[in-house]
Amino acid sequence: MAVRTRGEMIAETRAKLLAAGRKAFGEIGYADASMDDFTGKVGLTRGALYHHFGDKRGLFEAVIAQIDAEMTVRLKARAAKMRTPWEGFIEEGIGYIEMALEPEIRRIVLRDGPAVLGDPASWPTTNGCMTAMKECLAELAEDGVIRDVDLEATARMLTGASCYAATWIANAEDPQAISDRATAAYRRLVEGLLREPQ
Amino acid sequence: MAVRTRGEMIAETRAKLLAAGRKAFGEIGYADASMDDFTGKVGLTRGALYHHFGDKRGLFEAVIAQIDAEMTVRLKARAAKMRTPWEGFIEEGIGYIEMALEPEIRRIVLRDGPAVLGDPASWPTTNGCMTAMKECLAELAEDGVIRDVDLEATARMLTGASCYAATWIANAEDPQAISDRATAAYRRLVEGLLREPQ
DNA sequence: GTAATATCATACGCGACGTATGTCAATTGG
DNA sequence: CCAATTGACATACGTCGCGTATGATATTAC
Repeated sequence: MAVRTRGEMIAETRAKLLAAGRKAFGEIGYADASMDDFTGKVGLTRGALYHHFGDKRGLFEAVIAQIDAEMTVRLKARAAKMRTPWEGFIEEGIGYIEMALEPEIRRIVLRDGPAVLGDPASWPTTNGCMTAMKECLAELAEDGVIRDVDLEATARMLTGASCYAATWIANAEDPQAISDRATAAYRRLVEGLLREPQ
Repeated sequence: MAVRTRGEMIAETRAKLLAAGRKAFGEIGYADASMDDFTGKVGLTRGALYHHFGDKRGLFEAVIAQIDAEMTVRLKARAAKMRTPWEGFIEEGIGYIEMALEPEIRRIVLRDGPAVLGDPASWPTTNGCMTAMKECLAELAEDGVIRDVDLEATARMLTGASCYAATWIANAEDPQAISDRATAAYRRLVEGLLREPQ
């Protein structure tokens, strides 16, 4: 069996705590997640958690950073597959809406996140998804595809629109049908930004 | 001194609890508000709270309903002052953004509300503000002012956009400047819905 | 006038959090 | 090679907040 160095053991402990917290936060929510409970499930105690993350909120921040990074990667990958920057932009917004359908993302990032950490735009991770959208808009503005708009303001509002659309979908009886409506409406909404109305 | 009937006393107790809860929720947030604390400040105990509202969450719902009703009245009043339905619609959206600048509304309705009660659209109050926006859109659609869009989906997304814009403003160093940018960008965004681009 | 009910207050138990302290292994320095 | 120190956790304890069960008081009903 491999000799495990000290550094590896520590990294493993951190990873275990992160995974356990993420699971608990995603399944029963931040407020109801007991630290004694989910640390115990991976053979640890609150002592390890306080040592590595300071407190419950610190662990939550780390979980959010992890999820946010994953989301950014996925969005970029989706957008890169499209032919034009404009289509890539649309795809990113729709991708955001669809990802928000996943219970873990909805619960942790969209629901509890703002309540526990405050404004998403000022999270330690700087919310990769929102900055990605802003960069996308900047490129479109440079190429003259969209009208002259306030990039940051527009990116923030579109992110908000996506979130609310996602919440709507997630609470619907027929999520797929609502998802179709939401993405279509989103497309219509952002098409209003185009310089040349198609 | 007026003889206070029993019914009046009860109503007064309810109102006291509602006001105390609203104040505490608005100032320190739902999670950190101690029921023993804020009920004591109006000369009552948790016993009264459990009797009238069931539990902490029940009181929170009542507080949200109260604030939401106030917001709806204010928005309607603002919109009614404008000349055209379209201007009224714009005014409602901007009004929503501006109201979200008030700490109490941001904290209770926008931040803790979704975390505690879930999807705003399915709150007991049915979120007066969102339905107001939907009605506004319906009228504009009938008059042919805006393009053919999904009313509900659009209303939800615009509400989300307003919320995120408001959060942005509220966390800025110069809220007034950001407010100007946000409202301008909002105007640009919804102008994309117009049938005739101006 | 008495029974019943509504309106609250009080007492209690439970769970969760945060801190303070302890323990053990690993590293460092001579 | 051995002591001293540091880091990585576990354990114990105090505190606080919630929910429930119980009790007291006043009003209403009959």
